[in-house]
Amino acid sequence: MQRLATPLPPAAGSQAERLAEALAILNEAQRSAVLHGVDAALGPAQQDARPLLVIAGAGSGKTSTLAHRVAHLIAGGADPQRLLLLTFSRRAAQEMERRAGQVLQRVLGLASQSPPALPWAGTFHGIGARLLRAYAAQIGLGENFTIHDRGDAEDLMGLVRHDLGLSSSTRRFPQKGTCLSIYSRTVNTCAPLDEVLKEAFPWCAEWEAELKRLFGAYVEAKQQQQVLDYDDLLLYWSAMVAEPALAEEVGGRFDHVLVDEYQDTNLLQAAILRAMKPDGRGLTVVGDDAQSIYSFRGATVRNILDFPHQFGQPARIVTLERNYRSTQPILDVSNALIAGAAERHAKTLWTDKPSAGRPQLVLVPDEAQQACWVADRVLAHREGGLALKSQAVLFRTSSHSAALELELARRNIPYVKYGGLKFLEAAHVKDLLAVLRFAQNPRGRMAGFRVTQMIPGIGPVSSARLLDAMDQAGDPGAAVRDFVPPAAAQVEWARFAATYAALRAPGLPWPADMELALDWYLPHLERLHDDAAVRRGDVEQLARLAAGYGSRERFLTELTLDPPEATSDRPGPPLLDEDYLILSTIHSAKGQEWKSVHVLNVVDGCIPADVAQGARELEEERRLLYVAMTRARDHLHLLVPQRFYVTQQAARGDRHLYAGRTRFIPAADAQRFEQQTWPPPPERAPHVPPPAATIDLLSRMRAAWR
DNA sequence: GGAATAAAAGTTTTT
DNA sequence: CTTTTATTCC
Repeated sequence: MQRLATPLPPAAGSQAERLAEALAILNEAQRSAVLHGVDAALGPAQQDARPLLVIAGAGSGKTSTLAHRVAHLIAGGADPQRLLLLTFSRRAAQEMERRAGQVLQRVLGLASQSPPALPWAGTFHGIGARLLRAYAAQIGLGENFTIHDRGDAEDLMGLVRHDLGLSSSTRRFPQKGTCLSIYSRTVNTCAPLDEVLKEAFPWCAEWEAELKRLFGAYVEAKQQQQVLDYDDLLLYWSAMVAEPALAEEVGGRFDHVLVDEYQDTNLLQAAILRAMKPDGRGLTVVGDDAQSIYSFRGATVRNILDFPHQFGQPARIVTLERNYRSTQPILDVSNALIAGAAERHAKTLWTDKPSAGRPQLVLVPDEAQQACWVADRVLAHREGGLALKSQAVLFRTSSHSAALELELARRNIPYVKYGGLKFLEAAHVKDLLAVLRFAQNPRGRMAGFRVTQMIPGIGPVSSARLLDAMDQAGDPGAAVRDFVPPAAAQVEWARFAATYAALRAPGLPWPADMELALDWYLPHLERLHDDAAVRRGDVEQLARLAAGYGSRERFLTELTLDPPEATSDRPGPPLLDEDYLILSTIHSAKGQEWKSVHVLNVVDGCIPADVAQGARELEEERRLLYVAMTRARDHLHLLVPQRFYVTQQAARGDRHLYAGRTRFIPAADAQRFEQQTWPPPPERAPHVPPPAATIDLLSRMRAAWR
């Protein structure tokens, strides 16, 4: 039941005023997006029931608009339980919850009361997992299914590939990672296999028949083990709502569905939305086609371009072009960059934010000098009043920050890095999680393999023997108890079996599971790794994290779908009140902003990456640079090292190459930047230490005893 | 036959 | 720095 424009109660005259007040800080376009279909000034019959598409340029107050809309819906009587909010990350979902809460508190005057939670805010994958678990019984899915991350999925694909004899072909068969990519792309683009092969993996096209067989066996293996991979969360969800009865039930749970970052959704996700809301009523999607950067995992700009005509009625389109983030010179270079793109919803960002000088295009000799320049500049900005946290260094590829990380460590500048190697991918973290997953789902062979082979004396063969026995047994726990290990493994096996039984015992209060798992695992960690001390810090960190989740199942699911993002070369994450610089891949920087942004390696070969050569890939690389540049509020620095090293290239060995400025900034556009070469060619004055040093020293002597 | 150990090779972006 | 492959050892 839609609850549109609930008439305001008599006492709410002041609430109406507060609503108007809240809306007054928005611009015209934002306001019409917020009020679409829920305008209190109109009667129920006059409400616009069309689906809503908000084209939101970078920095155009998208989050704010969405948060206001959510708040407005709830203030107008919508039930927060019946509001589905699909975001790109859990962090984004929490941010939305917080911002909507702020608006709500202002509007409803609930200063003391906490704002309503949004229980159905999360990523497509996270929400999918929850819905599938809720309807597991009805769709024949085991309720205790566990979720494979990319690594597990690859390993299972590798196993099946081997079992089918595809690894011993006389001719080279695609590697397991490639196989999974092909499979994943097929699922996410809703395209037939031969098309996917022709389009994206032409060198594997000859294996079509074998791949088909492999994928069939892969799907069977997953079902047998009651595991789902990332793609399954969308695939099963979409299959579920393809059933009319279930579509009505699942779609009917929600009065409003709002989707953020719509440009990075794929056809499967679009199909889910269509099935849940066939007439588009109550559906809002927000996005910017110019910022679509996830086509490598099946996202398509077509979704946002075609959205207007996907539903029973054409969509209302609202475009937000006014930018509240950046200075006009930064927008000028960004607009010039994206103007070169082939196809897009035309829009030009503008602002009246006073300009603070032009963005910089800095030529440096090599990556080491680049790191120096950036570190200098970061410290200079800090002296100028910019906290480290309000500055970011962005790069195309995780490894591009290596030289900078060295320099930052040398200068003792704290930083947190997003993207790249994940906490979750570290072997010891996977080990510990595998113990819990194996307890959660005894049929999950990948976890089982990993865990049992840690026991000295048990290798692949014994492990398989155990897992087969568990498969056959009605009660997998009994199979573990009765298993006869190789003689060499006797003692350690007994220790494991005891732990496993304890973990499987009903009524074990989470996070006691974590304690048990850790007790069992720590001796193995010490034995298996030389750098055990650092790793122990990581797993203990993980154990502390566990308490924050409601149950073992929630912990495993949410950690797999939305792992903590920062890396941990230090014992723990920096304290919250500590200041630190942000390092991030451009992909992980999506939706964020900083006062100052450095972009590393703005050269051909990095942006665009040398692996991206097709026309469509190149377009995406352009958008990637656009995303990077539009993260900046006041200061933007693009770094162009003239020479950089390409390491570990099997074919040609290490080498360095002389790269040019990225093709996306032709000479004409480069004029818009303040161009700088560093170090400056002319001789510099000899370095003289500042005379204030002695005073500084004296005060430090005194400070030492305070 | 099966497990442990040593040597070798491969790294875009991520739910 | 992890994963794969080859070799040695039980």
